Order: sequence, then C-alpha cells, then structure tokens
Amino acid sequence: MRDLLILLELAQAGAHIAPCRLSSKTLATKLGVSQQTAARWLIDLERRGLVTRALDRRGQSVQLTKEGQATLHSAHQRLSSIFDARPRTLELKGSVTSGLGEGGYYMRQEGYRKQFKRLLGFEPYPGTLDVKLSNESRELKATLENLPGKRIDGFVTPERTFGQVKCFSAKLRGVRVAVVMPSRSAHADVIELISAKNLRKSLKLKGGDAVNVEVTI
Amino acid sequence: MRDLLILLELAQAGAHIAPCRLSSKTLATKLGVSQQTAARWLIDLERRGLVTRALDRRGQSVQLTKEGQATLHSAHQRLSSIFDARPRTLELKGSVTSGLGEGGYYMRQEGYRKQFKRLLGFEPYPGTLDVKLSNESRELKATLENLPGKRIDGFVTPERTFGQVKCFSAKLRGVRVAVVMPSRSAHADVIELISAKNLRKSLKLKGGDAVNVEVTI
DNA sequence: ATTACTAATGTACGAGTAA
DNA sequence: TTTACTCGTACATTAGTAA
Repeated sequence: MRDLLILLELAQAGAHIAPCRLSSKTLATKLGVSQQTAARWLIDLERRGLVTRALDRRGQSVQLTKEGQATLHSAHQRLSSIFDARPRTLELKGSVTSGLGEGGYYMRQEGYRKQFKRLLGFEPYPGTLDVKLSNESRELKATLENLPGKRIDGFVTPERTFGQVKCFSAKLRGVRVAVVMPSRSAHADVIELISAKNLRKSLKLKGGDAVNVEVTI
Repeated sequence: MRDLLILLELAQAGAHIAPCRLSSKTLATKLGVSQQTAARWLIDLERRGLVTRALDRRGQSVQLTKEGQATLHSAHQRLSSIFDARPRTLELKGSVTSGLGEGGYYMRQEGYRKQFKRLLGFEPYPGTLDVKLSNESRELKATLENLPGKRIDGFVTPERTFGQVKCFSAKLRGVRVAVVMPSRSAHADVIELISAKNLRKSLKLKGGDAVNVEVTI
C-alpha cells in the first residue's frame, strides 16, 4: 500500500538506475518514520522482490528491481492518464491463458459482430485470446475500466439479453487487436483480445506465453 | 501515506473533474479493504480537506478539492522527473522572506564563489534571497533534494569547515538565478536564491511578495 | 557508524450493527 | 440499500539494544 511512496523516494535517490547508498536513518527521515520502521519496510520490499540490497559494515546499498520499477511505472501511467489529456498508449503485460472458451460464444453473436466491424474496421474472428495480467498490469486495468473506450451496445435475442461492452484498439506483437470488456467493470485479472484472425494460430501462441498488449486510450 | 492510492482511485473514477457517485463499498472493493475502512478513509480525507463529499439517502458524491488534485499532481511530477529523461522545469511557489542574512556570509566565501562562477557562469552577488515555499511546493523541494544538481565542493579555512552544497539553475521573473542548498538535505521549507545582482533591488522585491521560481532539473 | 532484533505500546482494521 | 458508529482483536510502530 505504501510501497509507492517508499519506491518513489528510493527512485529519487537514484536507486532505479544504480545501487544507491542509503541508510535506513536517512530514508526514515525523508519518509517521516523511525529508523526501525524504514529498515523493516526495506526488508519487506526486498522479501517481495521490489528492491535488492547489499549490506556491508558501513551500511547498505539499495537498488530497485525490474518489478520495483514496474510498480512505479504503472503508477506513473495511471497518473499520466489523469493529467495528460492527449491520446496515449498503455502497456499491459501478462501471459496467454486458456480461458473458458466463453468469449467465442459472445463473438459469434451477430448483434456484437456488426458493431465491432463498424467501430474497429475489421470483422473479428469468432474467438478471444485471454491474457492473464501480471501484478503491475492489474492496476492499469483499473484505468481502462474507468475510461469510456468505444461503446458496443447491448441487445436482446429470443434466448437472452446481451449487455453493453466496450473495447479499446490495441497492438499485440505488431498485430492490430482490440481489448473487449464489460462496461460494468468486472474486476478480473484477465483481458480478452479479439482480432481479424485467430491470434493463437497466426502468432503461434500457446498457454503461458508472455505477451505485451499496447492499448491505445 | 496511503492518500495517494485513494486519490488515484477517485481520480480514475472522474472525481478530479466533477462530483462522482461512489459508494464506500465500491471504493473498498477497488482498494481491497472493508467497506468500513473505505468509509473511514474518505471521512479522513474530507476532514483534511483533500476531498469534498455530498451525502444523501442514496449514498454519496465525492470530488477532489484543489488540494487533493495538487497532491496527485505533485506525485505525478515526482514520477515524471524519474521517467522523463529530458530536461524539465519544476515550478516552486512561495513568498519572499527576510531570512537570517546568514546566506550572505556563505556567499562571501571565496571557496564557494569561484565554484559558482565556474558552474553557473556568473559571479554571484554576496547575498541570498530567501523564499518560503507554499505547502504544495514543499513536497516538490524533496525532488530537488534527491536530484544531484550541480555540485559545489566543501572546503576548509583556518576558522572552520564549509560543507558541500549543490545548486540548480532557475529563473525568477525572467532573471537568471540559482537555487542553493546543502547536499545533505536539511528539510526546510525555505529555498535560497543567488544571482549576479542584488535580487531585492533589481526586482524591487520586499518581504511577503509572492514569487514563482522555475527550476531547471 | 551501521542494521535489525525483541518487547511494549499504539493504532488501524473489520464484525456487528444502528440509523 | 446506504453511511458510519462502537469495540475487541490483530497488526504495525517504536524504544531499547545487540551485533
């Protein structure tokens, strides 16, 4: 929860680039807590893989790990999406997951298909690629959930009602795709991608493959 | 401490622009805490003037105050200074304060003067203009304290030892100045400015005058 | 100087619940 | 349904130290 402020302080001391000598007392003063608490927080960050430390008799050197940097970067992107009005791109990281095959059922509905074609400019392949998001990206998904995106209206068939969804243009390994999600935020850690072709086949993806999705917002 | 994450969530829900209907339960889910805790946090933010709320029998509307927005904006600037490599400018607001006249003593030391001339390109007037920072700018000063700046080495005279300081180029009402501060962060809410001329005279400044200092970082 | 343990204290959390 | 109170418990923090 308070990771962000600690990492921010560490990064401002240069620990996002190189190992940085920083005593627990100094950090404690900057953060307004006791030396003991600052030390404990650092130990905790190290245990969770957000920083690495090197101890010696003179003190310690601290450096942010990739994950630590990713945490800060994610926060920066969230803030940027608030303060920068212009269109931006947001990078979600995750891995291909098998999913429930449920997405395909929806993508076969003509009521959705014709809207996708109009809004995205391509006829979607009747299936979805599900991507399980990494820890850092999970927070960025909240950004998407709060942005309007392109609205796909709901509709009614004799069998049932289909709810409103929204989508965002995106790129996956250079291929034009779209992120589809319910308009009412279902707070899941998985995003569903659609494209003109079968993404698993055309990109030769299999479950567990790491992927980056570049979403245009 | 955790204000940032709450404000971030509120802003992503649109509460930085307009009053935003948001139940404590919804917020609680987004933040991963209980409804009671989310409610308590909101009450606390309201008490400290970071948000305003409007209660009715259906629930509540929440909106960020200027101070709430400033808190987020300050965090955004700190993060931007980390991720945007290009030179940036940081704006500190405050008012002219009389100071202790102590700065002038330091600025008369030849050990400092020759270094200032070399690093800044001008011979500093032997006095400082002290600016008491506003609340929001105080946090931004932490950014400066953590940035390297231009290093002015310490030195020893027969009388005493002078510590290492650092400085940043800046502009004050269009005039080229520099912000000087100890390398070891003395967490004060005042910054000291030096310039080629007597700033009080050349800019006709007097105690209490509001000033903006544009620092190049 | 440091880091970081232990023990005592303090504070925050959420269950239950009222309005 | 909401918001938000009380209160017992659990966790976080710090003082005092050891290494």
